[in-house]
Amino acid sequence: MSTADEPQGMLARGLAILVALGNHPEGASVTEIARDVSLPISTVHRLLATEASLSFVSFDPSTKRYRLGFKVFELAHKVSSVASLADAARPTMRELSAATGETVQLAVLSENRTLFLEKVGTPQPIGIRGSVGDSESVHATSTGKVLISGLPDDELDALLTGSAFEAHTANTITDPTRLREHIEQVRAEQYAVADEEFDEGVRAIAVPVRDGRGQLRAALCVSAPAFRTSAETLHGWLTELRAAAAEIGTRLPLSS
Amino acid sequence: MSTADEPQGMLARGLAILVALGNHPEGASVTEIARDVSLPISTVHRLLATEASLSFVSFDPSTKRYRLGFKVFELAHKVSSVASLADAARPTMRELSAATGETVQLAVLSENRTLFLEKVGTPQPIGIRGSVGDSESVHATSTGKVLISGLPDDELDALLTGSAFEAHTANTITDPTRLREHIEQVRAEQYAVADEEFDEGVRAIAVPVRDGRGQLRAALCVSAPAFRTSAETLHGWLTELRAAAAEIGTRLPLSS
DNA sequence: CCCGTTCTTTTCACTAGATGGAAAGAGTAT
DNA sequence: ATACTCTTTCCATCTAGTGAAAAGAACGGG
Repeated sequence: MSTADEPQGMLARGLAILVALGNHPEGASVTEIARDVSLPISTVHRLLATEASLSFVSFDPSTKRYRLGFKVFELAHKVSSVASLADAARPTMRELSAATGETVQLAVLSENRTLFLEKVGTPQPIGIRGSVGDSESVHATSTGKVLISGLPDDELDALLTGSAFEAHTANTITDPTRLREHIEQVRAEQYAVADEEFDEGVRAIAVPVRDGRGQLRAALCVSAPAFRTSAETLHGWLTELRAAAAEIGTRLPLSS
Repeated sequence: MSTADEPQGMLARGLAILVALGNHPEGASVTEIARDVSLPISTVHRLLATEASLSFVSFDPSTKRYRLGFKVFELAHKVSSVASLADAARPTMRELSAATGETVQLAVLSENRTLFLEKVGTPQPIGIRGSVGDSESVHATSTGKVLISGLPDDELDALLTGSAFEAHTANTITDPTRLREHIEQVRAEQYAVADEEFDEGVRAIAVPVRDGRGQLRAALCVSAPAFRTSAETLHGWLTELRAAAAEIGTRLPLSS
């Protein structure tokens, strides 16, 4: 929201429409989307027609509403960086979830947010919200803190300086200076805890996943309702969590 | 590949580039993509830059290669038609897979192909290839046959007339007339079998998944290596398969 | 049944901005 | 050092995208 060098062409507009459609699970009309993306209706109409003809959006003639199309879904499973990570992690995540009885998630950094690539839920009646494909802010989540702790100093500084840190709960760390100290601690200890900092009533602990080269590739976390999860419980999972992360790491293809 | 009314604008070209990138899991250079989409390099370069700035593609400066970006992944999980189906189906599919010991898949029709939305694998050492997001031809797969059997007659005719049916194995039905008869049978019996018609050594059986209104929403199949799966075994799963499909159907939100 | 309202879809003259050949820059191999 | 290949930038040309406005479609209240 700071660098104002957004492209403006038809492609950028078309992609913006796709993103806007992402926020309308029930579909949206031309007019609604035009509002969302601040463009003339006729322009949006034409762009949607193009996208529909390529199956990037689907159009329901009876309701005159547009939704994201199958092509997007199809392409997503070819995002190789995600696929290889999630594939490598899935079995281990299942084991870890079984061992802890709680939700295990895998996340990477995307546009300064922690993006969840994979989730293994708990059979318990009360679980953790959020699903694969969601992203949450870095400063209030265990995975987010682990992920930014792996950034080079200049990028971390830029992030800490450039953003405002919204308070999601009373526990959220919003002061850049305190956050900086916190991240240094994460760097030193190689794990991060979020103690009801994003969602009231949820605690989580995360560790880095590193490939054979030691490169930080993702963060792995266990999240659980606070009422059944003390700080001790959380730290008790650390060994298993680290073992799981290591196992995933060894299975990772070394890219580039 | 018959109607030649493909759009040509910058948006269509940009989307074509995304699709092309989907076929390059290891990433591709500007030049390679330009070749793939038959466009001038400078044009492709500019479009890629736009897409990169919006995270639809990622660019590795060291290798100068482009890949599909996180945004595509993020959006995909908001393709509501897919998400609701897959969510509704997942638990039942797990049970069915456990009961049969084989791979269970859920598919819908997309651009005259059978697109797999969800897959629950087998713990057995020899499994079924193909993954979520892949699509296969309709005439040689059990799910494909079920899905096109639900088309209105005119659309089915158009499909049968308009396409050439490639022989994937010796068993593939390639003659439109025979395929038509076959589909009539599927309509009558409400299930379809693929007997090593797509992959040598793989047999599968599929049934329709219908929502509360009786609308065909997907196809559910069990696939297994032929060496451990006789025709009888396959048909033996039919009852469980139908029960599973019915269960999924009741759980489906009635869209539109 | 008609008219007002609100949405979608199409049209078209204008010109913003996309185009793509060419040249410069950056690597890499010979 | 030279040649080759690929990436990146440039810019004069003119295509093709733009968006206000009009036409069409659908709905509902009086």
